[in-house]
Amino acid sequence: MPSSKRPSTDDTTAPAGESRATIRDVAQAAGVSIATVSRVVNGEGQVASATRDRVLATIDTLRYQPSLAARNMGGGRSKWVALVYQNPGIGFMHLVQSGAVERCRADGYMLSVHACQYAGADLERELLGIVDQLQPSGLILTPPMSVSPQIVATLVNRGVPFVRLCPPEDEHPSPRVWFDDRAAMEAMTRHVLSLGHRDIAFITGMPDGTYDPRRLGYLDAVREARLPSAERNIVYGAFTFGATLTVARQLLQRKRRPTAVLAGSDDMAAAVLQVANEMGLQVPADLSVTGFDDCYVAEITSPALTTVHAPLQELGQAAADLLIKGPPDMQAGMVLSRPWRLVQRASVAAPKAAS
Amino acid sequence: MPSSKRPSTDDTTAPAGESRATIRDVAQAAGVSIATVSRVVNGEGQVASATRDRVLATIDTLRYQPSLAARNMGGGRSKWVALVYQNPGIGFMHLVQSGAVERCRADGYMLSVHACQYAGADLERELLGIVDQLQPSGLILTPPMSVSPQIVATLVNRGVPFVRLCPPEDEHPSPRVWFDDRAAMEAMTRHVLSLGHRDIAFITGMPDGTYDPRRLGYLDAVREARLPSAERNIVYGAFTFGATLTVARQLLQRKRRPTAVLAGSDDMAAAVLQVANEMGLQVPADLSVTGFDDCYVAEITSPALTTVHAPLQELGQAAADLLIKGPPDMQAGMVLSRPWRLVQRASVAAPKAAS
DNA sequence: CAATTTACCGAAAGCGTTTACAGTTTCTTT
DNA sequence: AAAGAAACTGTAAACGCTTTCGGTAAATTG
Repeated sequence: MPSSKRPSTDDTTAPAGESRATIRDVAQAAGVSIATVSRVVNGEGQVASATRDRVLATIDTLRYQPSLAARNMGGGRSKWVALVYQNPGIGFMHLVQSGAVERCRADGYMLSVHACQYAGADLERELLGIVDQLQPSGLILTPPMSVSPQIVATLVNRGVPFVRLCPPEDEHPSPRVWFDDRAAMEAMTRHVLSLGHRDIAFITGMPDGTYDPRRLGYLDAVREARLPSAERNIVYGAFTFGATLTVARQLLQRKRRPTAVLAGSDDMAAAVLQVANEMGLQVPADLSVTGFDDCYVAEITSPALTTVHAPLQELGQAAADLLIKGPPDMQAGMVLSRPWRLVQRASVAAPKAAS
Repeated sequence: MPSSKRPSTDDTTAPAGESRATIRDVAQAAGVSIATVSRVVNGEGQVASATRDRVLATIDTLRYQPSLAARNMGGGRSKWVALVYQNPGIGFMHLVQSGAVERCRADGYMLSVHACQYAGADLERELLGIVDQLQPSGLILTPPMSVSPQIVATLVNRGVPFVRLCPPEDEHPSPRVWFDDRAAMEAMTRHVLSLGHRDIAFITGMPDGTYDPRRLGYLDAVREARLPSAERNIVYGAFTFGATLTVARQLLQRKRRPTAVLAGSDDMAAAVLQVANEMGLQVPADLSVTGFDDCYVAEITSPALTTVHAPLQELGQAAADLLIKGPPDMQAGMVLSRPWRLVQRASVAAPKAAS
């Protein structure tokens, strides 16, 4: 056998399962050209069914798997979806991530996750670095990255497809997936009201003044019920367990302690539970507590949290789906919403002495 | 302007920040060859400092980022580390993952995470699929994937570098990172003993009979203390919150209820706490509970868990480090251990009536 | 100052795919 | 039965990098 230009195909005596089979190996073994193999693999172009079967069989015996790297070179975007995040709750992120990987798997895409560290202009630079290196099919932006108009602008400018997860309802027409957390929070508040609570506090992670749909939902319900001092019962912290510990302590030590606390996330609710426990308060007998998101945390607290089930996994899936399918007009304001629902566990009950 | 073979470099009038700069763009702009640019980027080979500076400056102005895909084609393994897992605790996984990404970032590597689904032979096939497609620098195997001898054998056979996280101390000489959980569990048990507890139960996720260092550590301490019925106080469940709920209920309803429960993981401990809460038991007054791992779960329970701080983040880092640095003899039994420590929170106290 | 080493740099050959293009059959159509 | 269309398949050129090899200029040596 004359040594051709392709030494890799010469090893017809390759020790079983030694090195990767390439498209050339398959082509040679099946007696076709690499173009045909490529067509079979990608299911594009016309291939006679006999040929197709033969190639398929060869692929199977050789255990051929096309190289992602090589595949991604041909100009276009690669079969990657990048999930970028900064400091979201772990439970939150986990759900989004698992939804996204699931969707990616289905189409042979890969999901690469990026914990971004910088802020401001450096963040944008970091994102562009990811984009340029990876050339992904698109980016999934989770809060708080999904809210930044600068980032959106930069990405649009660069022509990078992206999907924002639960962004504020703003002006910019870019694809986003979300759920109606304002309505959810309103429903939760109503639920607690219906049990007889009148002293209901709301702890949010958003700073005062910023757009905060959950706070709005809370206010919607509370105002309709004509409760006084609705505003005074709002406590501002951050979306973390630690920060909430502090504000929860202050809240529960007020002379007139609320009978129910609605938290902006499950992590925050867990902090409220811990403080209540510290203070010897029984939940839900002495205090009702609700969470938001229904992540892992909501199940493992004592007692388990009544919370809003946010369709995070579905949103992760939907976001990846948009990126993979590459809808007609990606840059336009494609919006996708998924339903939430209330899930009742053990952290809520009627107040001891209904006023 | 004559159309050369490289249309991409022709657009000297490129609308600002439009398309990616390639190595050729940099080479042209800096007046050097692409080989030199490559050398500068990779810090290898000899480059005159003047040239280096010029190239670096050009890279900066052009915002050049080498394409990962192209980079990974040159024969060798790609700058990816793959983290594979099956169904570990979320908190556990999160720590490992964040340690690994951190280490990867430092060297410009990327981390791709893979939630494997299959079992048995299909799992191996799935892993090989990942390997062949991605050609990663290596795999990080977390439990329970890190325990399978088959998987190890397959990977070794294929010559794929991998690091196992917390595998059992078995025969096979492959690189692994771990911490001494047996000693940690022993220390925790001693701690609880020292508080006066004599009725100490241990809940493990491992089935009876399998190698379980934590159980061994528990037994070490308990036997030394000459407590009777040590074996009878071991409860076998699974490493999940849900499964533990069931066994914890049984355990806490025994006529002679233990005064302390040592759980094999934080999630399991959270389940014990929830059951205790259901039953109206005060922790730690009526019952002491300990966790293991010190993931975020341990902080957010009520009360927060006294637990073993497992150096998971460091292990993730170390695993990635081994893969990136590619130590001399990767396949040999390189072993790396990191210290654990006890962290005391509020879930443990002396028993009410010390016997 | 000639000879030899060393430092630096460029040309070019891959790496494993996709894809535009062209070539060869086979099938229709008249 | 010839011409044109359609179906199928192969050739070769990218894609953006790394790396080997060889060549030139500068530094070292005797």
